[in-house]
Amino acid sequence: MRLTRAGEYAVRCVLYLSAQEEGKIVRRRDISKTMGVPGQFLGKIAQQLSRAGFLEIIQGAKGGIRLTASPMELNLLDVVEAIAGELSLNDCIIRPESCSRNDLCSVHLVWQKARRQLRETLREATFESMLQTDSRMNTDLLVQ
Amino acid sequence: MRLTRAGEYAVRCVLYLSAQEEGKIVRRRDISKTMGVPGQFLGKIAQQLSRAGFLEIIQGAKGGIRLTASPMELNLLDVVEAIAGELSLNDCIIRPESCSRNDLCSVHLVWQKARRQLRETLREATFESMLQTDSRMNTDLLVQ
DNA sequence: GCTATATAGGATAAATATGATCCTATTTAT
DNA sequence: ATAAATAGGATCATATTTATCCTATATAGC
Repeated sequence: MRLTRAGEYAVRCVLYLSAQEEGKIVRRRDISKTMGVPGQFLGKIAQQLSRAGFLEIIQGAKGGIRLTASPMELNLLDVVEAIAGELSLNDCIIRPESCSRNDLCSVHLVWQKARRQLRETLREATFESMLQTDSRMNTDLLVQ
Repeated sequence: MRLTRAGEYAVRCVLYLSAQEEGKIVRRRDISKTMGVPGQFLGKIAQQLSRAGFLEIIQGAKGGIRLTASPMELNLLDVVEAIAGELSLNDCIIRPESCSRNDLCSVHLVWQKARRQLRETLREATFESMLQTDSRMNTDLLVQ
């Protein structure tokens, strides 16, 4: 029951972009190297984030990736769900047809509560707030 | 980021056992049929729950499975973690060596909070409480 | 227009995890 | 002894995840 590597990579990518000056275009390669994400794989992930509307991909020479969302508003939940789909923890909540015990069983009420809490906690974590609470990363890794 | 089917099966198994009179031995086959869990697979799952100390498996004729833990104390977290291992959501929390950014990055503090909430919510859900809040299941499915 | 620099995106591979079943052995009540 | 159960190793099947390859396409600069 873990975040996939793709999800983790997406978070690293957005974290990097959030640390840049607003609107700056950075090469995929730079993100890849600094954040330890395989280049081509990052390409696929960036496409998903782009479709979700959080960033823009510019082709051609001098091309790269630019964050379009505001780090003040963009949060962990947005980014994770852009990659992994709506979080659910338990099959039956999202896809009731997959478990006939859905309405019968109070177990699922617990999972539903857990899911609500998880999504809320991730939603509260904006990228700006995460950068602020960690100036070390900001300095050492992201703005070099 | 979902509970595996094995985890779901384990919960169904314990739910069934919790609805029986205390100490009653039930055949694996009965649990399997009623709760819709493949028989042999349930065998493997029961072994794990047995190793965790929550139930006892009796071999031989008239053998089967018997809950040894109290439904009042046994909770969702116990059962899920007996199957899936300690829940973590994010690799880096449990295995710091898998991500060098561990201490540097406040992202992981968020995941840590989410993990704590999740485990707490599951821990609060005892099997007794889940049975009580759903008499329908109790009547229709478990005690037949 | 040509060239170098980037990403796009389909196809496919490789690795891992998950779900399930097969088969023989072992245990126990009668 | 026999029938009824589970134990447990081996194996298979499938799905998911994590990449990478390769050709196409877009763009800046000369």
